[in-house]
Amino acid sequence: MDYENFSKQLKAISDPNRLKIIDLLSCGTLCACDLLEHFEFTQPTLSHHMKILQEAGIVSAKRVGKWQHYTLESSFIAGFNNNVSTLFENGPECACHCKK
Amino acid sequence: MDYENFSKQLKAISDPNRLKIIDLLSCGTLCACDLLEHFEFTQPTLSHHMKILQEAGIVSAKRVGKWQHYTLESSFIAGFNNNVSTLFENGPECACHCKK
DNA sequence: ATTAAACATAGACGCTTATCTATATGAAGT
DNA sequence: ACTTCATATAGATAAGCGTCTATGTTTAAT
Repeated sequence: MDYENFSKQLKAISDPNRLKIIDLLSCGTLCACDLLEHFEFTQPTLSHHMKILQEAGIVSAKRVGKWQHYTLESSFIAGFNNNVSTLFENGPECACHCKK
Repeated sequence: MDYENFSKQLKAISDPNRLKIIDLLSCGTLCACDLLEHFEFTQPTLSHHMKILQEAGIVSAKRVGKWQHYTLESSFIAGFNNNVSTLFENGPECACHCKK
């Protein structure tokens, strides 16, 4: 498995505020201003977090008028779950190259 | 869900070298010197990584003579998978508090 | 055309992290 | 006792991260 790539996905997720953003988006698409209401930090900070989530392929954005609509990428979730499985399980791709 | 706690677990995992360590341990218990053979960094660096994994409850250690035997904590894996599920799924604990 | 609202970018600051070298500890063999 | 092997700790350094304030950009309404 590609540790570098999986590491980037994990780092994008492993911030408490971004975890909450993902949790919020798991219910459906939201715009930035709706997201911001759930947090104590400033708008530029949200913008920064959303950029990180987008660059990691976790969230997609779409402008609708003045608003940015953010959506969880289902393809990311599938790939992520796949990586978690192969990481913890003693599969044929295991780094130790042992016979299972 | 406890974002702070899940964030700590994720941060402990989200380093490419620690991912590889976990992958290696998914095949079974290994000592530090066996682990070290798979990496380019120095022994103190491995020691540092193992400490982080232990403090996060991901790995347990047991001295056997001169060697430290490291084992993946199955309880961690169960809890981690649980957190991943509740994060991505629109469950009753979702941060948006919407009716499902 | 102006203004206001929603969002992005730039730059700065303090904190954390991954790595290294040097050294300490601890167990086992001679 | 001394040495050797396996591992841990201490301290330093450079890079990355999360947050802020200040400012820019874009869209829509008046």
